[in-house]
Amino acid sequence: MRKSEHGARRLEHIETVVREAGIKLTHQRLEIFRELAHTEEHPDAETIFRAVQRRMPTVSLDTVYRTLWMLRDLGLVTTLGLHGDSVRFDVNLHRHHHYVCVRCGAIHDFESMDLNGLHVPESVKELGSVVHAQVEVRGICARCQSVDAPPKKPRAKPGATRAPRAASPRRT
Amino acid sequence: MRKSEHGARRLEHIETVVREAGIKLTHQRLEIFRELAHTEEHPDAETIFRAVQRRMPTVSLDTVYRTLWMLRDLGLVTTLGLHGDSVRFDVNLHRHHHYVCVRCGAIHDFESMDLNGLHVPESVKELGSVVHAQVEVRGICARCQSVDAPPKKPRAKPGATRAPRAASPRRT
DNA sequence: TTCCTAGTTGCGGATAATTCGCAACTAGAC
DNA sequence: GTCTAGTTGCGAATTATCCGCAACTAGGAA
Repeated sequence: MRKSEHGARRLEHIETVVREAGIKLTHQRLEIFRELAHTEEHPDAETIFRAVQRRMPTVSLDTVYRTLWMLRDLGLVTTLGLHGDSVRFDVNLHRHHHYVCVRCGAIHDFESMDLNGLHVPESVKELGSVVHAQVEVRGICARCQSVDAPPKKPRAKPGATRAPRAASPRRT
Repeated sequence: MRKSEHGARRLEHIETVVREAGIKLTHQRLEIFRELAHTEEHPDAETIFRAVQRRMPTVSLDTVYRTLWMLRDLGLVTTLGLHGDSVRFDVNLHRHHHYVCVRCGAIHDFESMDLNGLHVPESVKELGSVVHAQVEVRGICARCQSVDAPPKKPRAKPGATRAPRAASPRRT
């Protein structure tokens, strides 16, 4: 019962934060929250959509997307991997690590003896074989900190719940 | 001159491996290799395509993709992030790390005091602010090791240069 | 409770990245 | 030079995600 308790707490937290951001708690959002709060997976929008659809046959996939981006903007969920429009390739065969700018998507390699020596815990071996381990550091790159314009592909990804007149929690 | 030397060596390496795999060295492939060998970035297919197109106006984007997947299958390039069709969401707000199965794309969280304490080198600060650092471990998950079938989306991504009768380096 | 409106929703049609089927080529073995 | 398995470019799918819009609803005001 630990799991569902945990889920309940998580759900409560999501609702609180969303409410405090001045965003309306609609049925569909509530259902999506519930689904999210109870998963231990890393679902994609489609998966959540299908799950929610079982209880609420009329939701639209679009709403699921919108809700997820909103939650991401509030810091309640993260997106895995790079915020990806297209696949990026890496030709660097040397052991290295990545710095990813969460705003513009730029990726820089860096090396570090310390990090190369990092010790993957035994427990991971139960999950599967370990081929490769690397560190991913996220932040806002120097360039984005100076200029205030994402240099690449402004495809509604970073920021923006896509709400021209919507939500706007006026995040200070 | 260090850089281009490095590129030259890299190019040579790619050509050698590809040749030894019994794959034909066509003009377009050679150009793509050259482009890749000399980049210090993490380009996407489109970017490489445009670069190659300058020297060889007739290449097709499709060929670029095919070549890249081929190189990935040979281990000469890696794809960044999860091999991503769709965005995956993570509701886990606790500090954690990821185990990613390179075959089926499954992602598992794991925790580790050791890894939480990892020390991001000073040099990274020059790249930008550090918001978050986590470890990504790649391997083949237990499930994929037992059953021999990718449980999810067989969309030509993992493995397969998309070559029904092609290439087949007969990797032993 | 009822009313009112900013914020939302579902829809159907865009976009963009990536893949496919196929007929016309070409590298490289002989 | 010949021959063929392996490749290429093309144009048409696919798929994830987004956008505009008109019909709705949460939640504060009356």
